Amino acid sequence: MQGWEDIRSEVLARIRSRVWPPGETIPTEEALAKEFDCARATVSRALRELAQSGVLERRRKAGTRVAMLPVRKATLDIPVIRQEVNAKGQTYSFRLLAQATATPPMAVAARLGLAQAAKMLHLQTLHLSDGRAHVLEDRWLNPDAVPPLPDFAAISANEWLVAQVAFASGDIAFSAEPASPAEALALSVAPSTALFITERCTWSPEAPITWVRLAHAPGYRLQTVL
Amino acid sequence: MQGWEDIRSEVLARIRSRVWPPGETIPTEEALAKEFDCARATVSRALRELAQSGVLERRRKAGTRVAMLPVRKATLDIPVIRQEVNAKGQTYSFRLLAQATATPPMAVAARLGLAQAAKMLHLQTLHLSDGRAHVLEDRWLNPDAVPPLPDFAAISANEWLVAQVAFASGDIAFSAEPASPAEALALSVAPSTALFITERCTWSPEAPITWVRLAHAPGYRLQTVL
DNA sequence: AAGTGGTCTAGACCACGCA
DNA sequence: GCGTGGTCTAGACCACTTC
Repeated sequence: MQGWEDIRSEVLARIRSRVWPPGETIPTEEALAKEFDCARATVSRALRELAQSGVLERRRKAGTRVAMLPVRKATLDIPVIRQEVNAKGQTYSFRLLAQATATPPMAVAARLGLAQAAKMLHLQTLHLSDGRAHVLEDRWLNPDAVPPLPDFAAISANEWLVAQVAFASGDIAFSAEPASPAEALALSVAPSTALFITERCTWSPEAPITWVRLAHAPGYRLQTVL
Repeated sequence: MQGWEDIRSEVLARIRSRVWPPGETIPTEEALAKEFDCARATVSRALRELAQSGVLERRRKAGTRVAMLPVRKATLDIPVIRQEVNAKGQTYSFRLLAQATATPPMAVAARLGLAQAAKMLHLQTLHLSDGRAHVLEDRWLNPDAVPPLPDFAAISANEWLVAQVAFASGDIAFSAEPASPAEALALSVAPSTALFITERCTWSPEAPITWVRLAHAPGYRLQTVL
């Protein structure tokens, strides 16, 4: 017969063909279950997925409507850098450029919600792909929030943290910025070159863990399917 | 008692606290249902959501494992530009800079899978936020794939298409590029300024619809919560 | 072959939010 | 109040994949 994916497709087809135009209230789960001759839970599953991807808006009592101005939701995969390089069939390596304990810049401390005077571990790591500069990582790490630190010349902070502090919450932002003189030097590009920047904050339930800024070498593209 | 969200939290807590470390196989749905004293479907829902967010890997017969190198999945909202500006409490406006029928550049035709000789509609639109340049939109539109065209000086192509070709599939990519002379002029920035670029292709089931490149004014950040 | 997740069912109760 | 979606249940069968 049909599964919830078929029902999702059928509903989507009716939306695309304007049988159910934007803003319109579609039939209730019960009515659709009757039409498709299946259990309500099956319809529910299909409609839930469509709502999650922004196609439908659902409210109790009000019913289910086709979204007026659909906010497209794109899902991005954010892999560990080593994986990302390997996925392209290239060889990954990295170099620890600097490691020091210091007080972070005001902006970093503020973002993490730490007292500015707090000492943090500052790491700079260059990630290479087939021996060429790929990403420059600038990281501030709260040493109180994580287990005893390893030798960051042997395992990249990027990868170690993922394993240690798995699945913590946080936020992430993407932007474009001109390469600072230091970044230009590390990445072997001209100063002020347009760089793709990933900036990320991570908290454990108890304390801020880390702030990291990744400056990607020119040509980097973050891509996904809608 | 407890719902699937509580079970999700509990499982996540066990993962974070390393009761179930990365790579470990966790108990079966049936076993967990017994432990939590609920139906298997409830456990299933909780584990499905965790798998969807990359925390768990599930395979029939093999069972459910904690992901070794969790690929973080971030969900981005991609609103219509007018909405995006309004959400910041600013006033949206736009200016149609150019409109012409022409043959697209080879790169665009190739990406859309069209013969290079095909004529397409070329639109350049400047989107403004509180009267200041915000995004420069460069769009190629397949006129055969959409209903009769409106006056793009009255409604922006960005918004018209969302309503007309709702929920089509496509892909999207983000990058950083230096402003071309034309872009610099339109956005009132110095040439070679680092710009955040969004590039997007859209297809309907039958035909390619549109290719669009958005060049965002400096300071733009694409942000989300993990 | 057998174990595990994936899905479906028929029914029930609950929570929310319009009227 | 009462209609709608949100969830849970107990059971069943199926699909995949490893053993």
